[in-house]
Amino acid sequence: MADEKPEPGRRLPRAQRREQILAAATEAFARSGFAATGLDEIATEAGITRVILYRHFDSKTNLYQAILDRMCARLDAHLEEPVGGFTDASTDGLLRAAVESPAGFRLLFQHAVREPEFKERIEKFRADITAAAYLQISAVVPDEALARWAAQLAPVVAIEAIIAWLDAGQPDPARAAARVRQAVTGVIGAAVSSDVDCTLLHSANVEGPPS
Amino acid sequence: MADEKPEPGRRLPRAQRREQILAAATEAFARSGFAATGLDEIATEAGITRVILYRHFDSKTNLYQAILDRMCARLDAHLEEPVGGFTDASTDGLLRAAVESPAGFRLLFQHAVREPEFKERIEKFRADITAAAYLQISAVVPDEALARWAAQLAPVVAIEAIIAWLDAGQPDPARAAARVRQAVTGVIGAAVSSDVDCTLLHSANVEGPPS
DNA sequence: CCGCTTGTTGACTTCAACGTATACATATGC
DNA sequence: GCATATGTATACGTTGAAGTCAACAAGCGG
Repeated sequence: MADEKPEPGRRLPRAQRREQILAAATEAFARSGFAATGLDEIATEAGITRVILYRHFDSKTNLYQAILDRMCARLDAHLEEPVGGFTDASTDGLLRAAVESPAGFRLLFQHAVREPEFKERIEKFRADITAAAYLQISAVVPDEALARWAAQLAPVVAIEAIIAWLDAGQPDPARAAARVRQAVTGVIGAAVSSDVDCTLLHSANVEGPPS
Repeated sequence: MADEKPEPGRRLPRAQRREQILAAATEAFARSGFAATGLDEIATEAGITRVILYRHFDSKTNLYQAILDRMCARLDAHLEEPVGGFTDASTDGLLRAAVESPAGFRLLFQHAVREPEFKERIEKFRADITAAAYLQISAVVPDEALARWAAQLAPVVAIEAIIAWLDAGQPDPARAAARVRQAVTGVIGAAVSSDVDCTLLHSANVEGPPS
């Protein structure tokens, strides 16, 4: 059980050290969230002292924000196109972001969303995707409350599907996106009616806005 | 914006006060989790002083455990039968528990599961349901990693579906259980293959172990 | 070799939250 | 009415984590 030691020899150039701290902190925060994670824990995980943390970040909050910003930027990069719909590209983008930084992905969607101080920053994504989902779903589901239910649920399922896929060891990466999308489709199907056949759903599937 | 005041007049019999504290604390903890929720916050929300909290619970941890135990007991009550499978009864039980105490439900499955100190107590449920799900799913999904993925995901989707349903105002309660089940079914379908038709899935649906 | 930067160590301050203690007020039951 | 249990108010003690400071060590570029 040797601690992770990214550097048996010590000195690193500033930028690189900063990246390393961000990575370590992301892992640490992803385990227990902001409040329950100590700076010493982070420092140890990064193989340095708490004092050094403060030569790179003004405060714990500051560090956390940096991590969140970074992850949001990653998402933005992968969803660069107008997030106009819950399209195939969205799923792909989410997946790529998750593969790039699994811990960051978990941190954002399992912890940060539930931390009142920080959730606002992420709310934007959720709101956009949910709104897009609502547009698509309300076309198929007449009942408004039901449509809102499905619209709330769809993005969550996409995200949880991705996280579970990460946990399972990223099996069959080529078809992962398709499976995630199908899981979402299945969920939407549940809102349409409990009696209707799943096959109806395929017509509700998404290709983005037509022309 | 008057604060919630469950008791403008004050004195309550001990047992009743205790219940009220538990309820208030559940709400408070459900918002931000254990570490980020202060006792003063809870006391205020319960309409009393922090001192009174200590006449009912030895410590913050103690209080939290009581809440968790209580919610676990509720779940046990509703899933009393052997949780032998991811059956219709399981979904119903979850739903009823969630309706009884939405905040408790959220607390358990959105916060407590990610708090290393406490997750063990809940892990039992998750493990049981996941194992049951795995049994059913592995019968339909040959690839082991894929089956594990779906088995992890299925309970999460059930829970998130229920939470989203609560958030949407519990629309169409009569069919809620059926919809949740169908959402789960849809997810499982995603693991079977991305090309196969959903209808196959119905054979994978569950009635409990065959005689 | 000199100076800057990166790093360590250890002691220190601050502060918020947990937890305790004491004195006082007032309902309720006997 | 009096004892008991519930409740308030306020102050205090304790602890752990955030954040700071100063002295020292050692790599690396000029």
